Amino acid sequence: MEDYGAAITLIRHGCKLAKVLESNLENLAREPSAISSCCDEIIKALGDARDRLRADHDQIMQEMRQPRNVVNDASLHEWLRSNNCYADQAMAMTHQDMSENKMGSAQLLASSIGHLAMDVSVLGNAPSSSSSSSQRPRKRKDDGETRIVQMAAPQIGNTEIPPEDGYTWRKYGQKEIMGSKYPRGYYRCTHQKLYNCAAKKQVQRLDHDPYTFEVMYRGHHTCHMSATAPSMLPSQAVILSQDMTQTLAVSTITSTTTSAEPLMSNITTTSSVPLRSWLSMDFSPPIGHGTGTSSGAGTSSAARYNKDQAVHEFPVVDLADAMFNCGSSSTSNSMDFLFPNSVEDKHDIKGTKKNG
DNA sequence: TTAATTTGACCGCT
DNA sequence: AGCGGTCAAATTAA
Repeated sequence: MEDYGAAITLIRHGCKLAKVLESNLENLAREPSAISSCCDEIIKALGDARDRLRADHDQIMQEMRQPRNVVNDASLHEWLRSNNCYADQAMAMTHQDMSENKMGSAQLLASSIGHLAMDVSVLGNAPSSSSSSSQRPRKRKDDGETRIVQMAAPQIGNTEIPPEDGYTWRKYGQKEIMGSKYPRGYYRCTHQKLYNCAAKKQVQRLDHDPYTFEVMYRGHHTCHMSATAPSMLPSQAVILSQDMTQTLAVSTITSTTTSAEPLMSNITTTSSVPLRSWLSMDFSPPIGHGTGTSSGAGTSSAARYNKDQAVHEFPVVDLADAMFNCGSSSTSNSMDFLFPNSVEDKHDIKGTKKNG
């Protein structure tokens, strides 16, 4: 842990630089080289911080692998619940998941509040036994955990398409569903082949509310491990239920989080300003509770630092990682995090162009 | 030319 | 048997 202090110093330095850059962005509009070199400085500082933290992180992970660290910490869950720390992610990770992955409390916490780590634990979805048919073996069942969210249809542009959720999806099917007015669309991660990413989603409009999409996420994104993988979180989401296939395992958590839960009870249109929170917070506690899970979710990413005393190591790792791993082939990169306006601009462009 | 979407058919599961 | 998830050829878009 001796590197931790140095890492913090480096991160503070990086944030300071970012702040300066942020405040001078308009002045430097015609000097991309200046911006570029400033970015290099920021990246270097945070990269060094990341390296130091990873060294500590590895050491901690060794300790985490002790059985006693398997999550069974009611206070942690209570904290997660009360701080809206991406409950969908945190809570979707079941006790079973965590024990199987030897995930400790602190790591769970890190994963839940890491706005980039949508699926921190890469759960090995054991492939189901393939059909004996010599034709196309089709996987069914054992899709791993599922999460259902409701997302508001885009308010501008094409409202017929499902809302942007920060990931890039490729549609592979559509089907009329019995008893439903609207067809169900089947999507898989664009990076499925490139990164063997197993994430999928099904999108369907609600019969009684065509302006709301019900989105079922299946599997985990593994593509975020790549430097070109997307990083944003689902936005405008209302958690209906999580881990439907492992309800029992997660029931202790969801009982406090999923039913009419105020923390996620509003469909919000909050813009994504994650780093703005960092930059303006100076590692001091943020104000109030966020209620939205927008792309990048500023309020929630702020909340992640609300308990810095308890979880200080891993959020910082996430932060540093965020700066380097959040590059996206389609939606955002680290500079987008630095300059949220550009993120919004991009989203507007993409949202009106295509979605999914 | 490449990538994404559409759509009919196939096939697992209940 | 039939619903729902997936495949893959055909089509469309960039």
